[in-house]
Amino acid sequence: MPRAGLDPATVTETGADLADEIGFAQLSMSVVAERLGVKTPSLYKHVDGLADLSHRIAILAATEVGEALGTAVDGATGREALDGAARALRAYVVQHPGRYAATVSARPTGPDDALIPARDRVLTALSGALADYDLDPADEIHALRMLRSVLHGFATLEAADSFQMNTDIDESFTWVITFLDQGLRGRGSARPV
Amino acid sequence: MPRAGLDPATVTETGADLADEIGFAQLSMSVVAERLGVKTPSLYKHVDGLADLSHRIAILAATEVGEALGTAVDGATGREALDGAARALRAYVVQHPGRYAATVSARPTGPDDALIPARDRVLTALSGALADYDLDPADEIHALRMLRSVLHGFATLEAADSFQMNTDIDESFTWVITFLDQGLRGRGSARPV
DNA sequence: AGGCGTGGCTAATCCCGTTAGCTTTTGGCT
DNA sequence: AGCCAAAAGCTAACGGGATTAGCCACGCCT
Repeated sequence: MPRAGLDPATVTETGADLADEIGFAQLSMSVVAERLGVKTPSLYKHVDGLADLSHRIAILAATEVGEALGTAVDGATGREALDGAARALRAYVVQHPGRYAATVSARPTGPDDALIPARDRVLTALSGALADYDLDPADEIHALRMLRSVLHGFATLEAADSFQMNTDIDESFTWVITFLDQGLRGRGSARPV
Repeated sequence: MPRAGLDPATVTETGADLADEIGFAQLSMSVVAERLGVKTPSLYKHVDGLADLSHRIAILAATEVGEALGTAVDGATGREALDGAARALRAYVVQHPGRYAATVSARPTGPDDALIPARDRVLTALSGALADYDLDPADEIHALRMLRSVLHGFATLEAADSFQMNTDIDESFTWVITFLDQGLRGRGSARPV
């Protein structure tokens, strides 16, 4: 029997794909093994069990989200940056609900956990989307938390199909971005003396 | 051996309590049975399995949330209503994270599912918190979705301990409410002619 | 007193995660 | 080319949870 040629990255990506397809909660060692054409115990040569696999998927997803947000924010300014970041995150969650769900339940296992920098990059990118609003430094953390909350909440509710009549969800999303944009303007710390 | 005197409601409440204590994801038939001093199979006389139990917990939680929001909004006006609803929901999630998590993953099983009216009541109450802003009817649905998203996102992130330095989370929450309140004002459809 | 439905129990099955230990492939080294 | 150790896959086995089947006792109700 020829070897399957697996490694941790392959297993993680397969798990991530499966999570997107069947839902993160349905992810199991068995389905991953089956998808890879391998018996379940073989996975343990590459990954430390289901918890470890989930954690790796979370790191992968957080990294991808960070890249997507970074790209979206990069070069954009003002409302374009906010809009780009918001749409990038929402698009990611819609396309990769399982991966995103993994990031939600993941918790760092220690100070050297690769999850930490991956998440930090996400926060940094989101922060960048707010940079041009020139907020009072005291407001920055609050605005960032608000932005995270809305985007996370909206994406989560949408992914769970919790909005009724999903016809104009796009419209609602744009409306929300506009609302945030308008509210954030006029809060700049730069005031004419 | 004397009977335990169980019924569906008792089992559901015990499950809900356990979900709050150990986390919804850790809820199992076994722990519920153990807590009730009963063997696992006995629970099946009252509840149709773990999926059914989870669903019942979701209905219970949605009902409680609806009541909490209804009480908070009742009689309040303007910012007080918004503030009351927001704090009521957040308090519920903090005190009952397991119950709330049940509502997140629950899906109606059919058109007669008791989950549907329970959720509707939540939406109605949230809607009521926005009533005094006298929004343009076209904006109402968007504003409601935004409010749901922020509150759900904020509470979820807080429950998952995802905010760094949890010192001033209260402050952030108040800031967010203020932001929403200010943004919602001036959007009223009632304009002087 | 007796009968019967209800609610609990035991036994058994299935599936999943996980561990142990065997075997074979593979690729580097001589 | 040939050897050999590590890596990677496998089978077997265990533990635990969900679920079902079928048994039996309690206690209401007449």
